Amino acid sequence: MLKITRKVEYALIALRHMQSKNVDELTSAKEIAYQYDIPQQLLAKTLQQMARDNILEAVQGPTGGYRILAKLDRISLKDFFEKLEGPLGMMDCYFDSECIQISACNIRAPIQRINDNMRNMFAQMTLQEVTQ
Amino acid sequence: MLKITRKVEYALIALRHMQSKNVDELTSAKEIAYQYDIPQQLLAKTLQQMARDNILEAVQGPTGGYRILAKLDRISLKDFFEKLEGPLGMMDCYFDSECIQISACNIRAPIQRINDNMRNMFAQMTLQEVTQ
DNA sequence: ATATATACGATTAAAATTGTCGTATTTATT
DNA sequence: AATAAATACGACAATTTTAATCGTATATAT
Repeated sequence: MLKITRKVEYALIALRHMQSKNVDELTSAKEIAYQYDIPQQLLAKTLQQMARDNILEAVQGPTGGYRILAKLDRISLKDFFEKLEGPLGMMDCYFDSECIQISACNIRAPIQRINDNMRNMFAQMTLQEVTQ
Repeated sequence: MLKITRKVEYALIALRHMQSKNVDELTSAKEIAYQYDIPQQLLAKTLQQMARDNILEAVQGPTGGYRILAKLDRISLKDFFEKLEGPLGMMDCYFDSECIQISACNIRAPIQRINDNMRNMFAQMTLQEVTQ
């Protein structure tokens, strides 16, 4: 439990890889997939998603690829996680819930407190700190 | 991602339920399962595990059940999670890893920093705070 | 004796995650 | 213009993890 997904893992690997290059240099999904032994198609999808989220810029055609678009020191880890994986809740009922038992549930408030702490922690770390 | 498991959820519900009673009063798995609509056998296993971990005391036979044994203000959430679910790592490689790519991995150190932060956060919260 | 509770390994079911396939589009190069 | 190499993306399949159930044993109050 409390695991991050491969998608997030691959995204971080890719960002870190790109950060070691010149800012305008392009990196293909193939290059990263090969170097870190990641399924290429899956990585590509993740990069495409980051491009939709304006974290990366995508360039099509041969010699195309991706480069970092956003200021990574202005994106919190919380925002990054939520862009890729949706709302960050240790239990589903943190956000919405069709939990029928919700009126009987005796731990909703405590869990929300824990979750707030966690979200707060990730809100205070930037992507830059992680990938630099 | 970053979800807690049902087992932990059920354990917290049970603890909170027991805390609303007199300290030496026994609660059966059946009572909790019924009241919160939890699969009884699954809950029972969780309670049994907590008994093995000396968080609860179990009493067998009819009129048996469980009561809280440990001082909940002396058990951190981190220890509690790890008792129930094992080592707390956002990625498997935090603890051990047969990850072949580990030498090429460029995010191991950053992930470990994030994970240390998370473990630290849970180390500073007690079970008492959550279930009181 | 019986009924009701805990104890627990083995198995099955369900859900979530991870990975693949197929096809379309873009564009540099020849 | 044709080709090749890259991104784009929905649909599907495989795998893994989580959740739940089953079956049986043991303890003990009545």
